[in-house]
Amino acid sequence: MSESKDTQKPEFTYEQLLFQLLNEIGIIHQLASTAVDRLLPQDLTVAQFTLLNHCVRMGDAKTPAQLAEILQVTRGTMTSTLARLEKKRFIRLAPDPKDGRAKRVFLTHEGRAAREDAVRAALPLLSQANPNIPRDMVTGLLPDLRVLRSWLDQNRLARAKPSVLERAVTAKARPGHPPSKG
Amino acid sequence: MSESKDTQKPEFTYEQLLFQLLNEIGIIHQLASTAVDRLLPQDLTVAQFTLLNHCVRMGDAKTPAQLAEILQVTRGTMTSTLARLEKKRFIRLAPDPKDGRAKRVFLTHEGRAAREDAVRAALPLLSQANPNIPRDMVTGLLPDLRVLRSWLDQNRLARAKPSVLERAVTAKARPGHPPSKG
DNA sequence: GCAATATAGTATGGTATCAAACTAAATGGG
DNA sequence: CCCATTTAGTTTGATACCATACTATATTGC
Repeated sequence: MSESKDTQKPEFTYEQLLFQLLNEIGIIHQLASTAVDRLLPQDLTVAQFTLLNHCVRMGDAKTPAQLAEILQVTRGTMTSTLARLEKKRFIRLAPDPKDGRAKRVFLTHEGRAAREDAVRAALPLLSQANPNIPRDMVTGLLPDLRVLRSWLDQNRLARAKPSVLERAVTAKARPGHPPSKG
Repeated sequence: MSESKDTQKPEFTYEQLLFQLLNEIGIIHQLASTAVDRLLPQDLTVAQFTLLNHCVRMGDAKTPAQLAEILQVTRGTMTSTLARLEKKRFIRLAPDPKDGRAKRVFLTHEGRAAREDAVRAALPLLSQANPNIPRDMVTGLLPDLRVLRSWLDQNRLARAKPSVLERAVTAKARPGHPPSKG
């Protein structure tokens, strides 16, 4: 069947291909977020815009912990981003009436306006991709990337919760890698 | 939200879809690099590994400027990464004999060894993806992502070389920090 | 009711990253 | 040959991000 076609003899292992994929994704992220950062109104970063955008589209009044979970950053990162947005008066942080530990994040009018400005500023770049990155390519990529994201999300190598037990284990079992194969 | 699941009906604009795509890519990058960071031997970050890996696979003796171009980071970032790798003795920086401004980056034996260790440490994660992220999915994604990367790379919004004209435009569009908040 | 544990959020320290400003060396037009 | 410009690399200051350690508030088990 296949000998003269030879478009892709398996010169790469599965792991090498996946590595290339993640590499490509990393560089795309790099280029895209730098480009968007340049377009955004000067006082808004991608991370900040992402948060405002989520609140506009999916509703506000969420807790920082929920937002961290949704946007896939740590709570420490979320604390920092929220503080910057609050300083600019783009959000408002209110205590949760039911839970004394928690806060709730609310958009301000300025926050909505800033998000609108940012959308207007960034849209031209996206539109500009149009002939070169056809719609079909985008819709073709999305489902598989969502599978990949989902897998990574669920296989987070479990450092999220280092239960006491595990903490004890890792604390002690740090003599380096097993020095020999066995 | 409209609930017709008609594939023909464009419930999303092209720009919205592309935005979703870039969003997905950003989160994948986030999850993957955090995961790899956790697996890597303690003294190596993803950025540092990426550089060592490039030198092993594509040859060393390049200048920092070339490496910055290849790995898609600024020269300032490259300066920082190289300094960290040099402090660990994983690379060696030598002056370029032909060009007094330039340096050349050379791998050390320790650098090669560290890269080998890192590959061994990270491979299991990649292998582990295998049933869920099938090889065909990976090979299917790669070409389109390369197109996307290439487009972003070529449409860098020209910040690399701020022509006098463009500089004037951006300068004018930036009256400074928000004037009202004292 | 209280102690153990879990959860919300913050603080700290470190790396990566960019933009912008800078130094030093090469190059090119008079 | 000299000065203007370009190019190589560094520095600085900012944001984003993570891991870890911490405080404060809930929740749970007894």
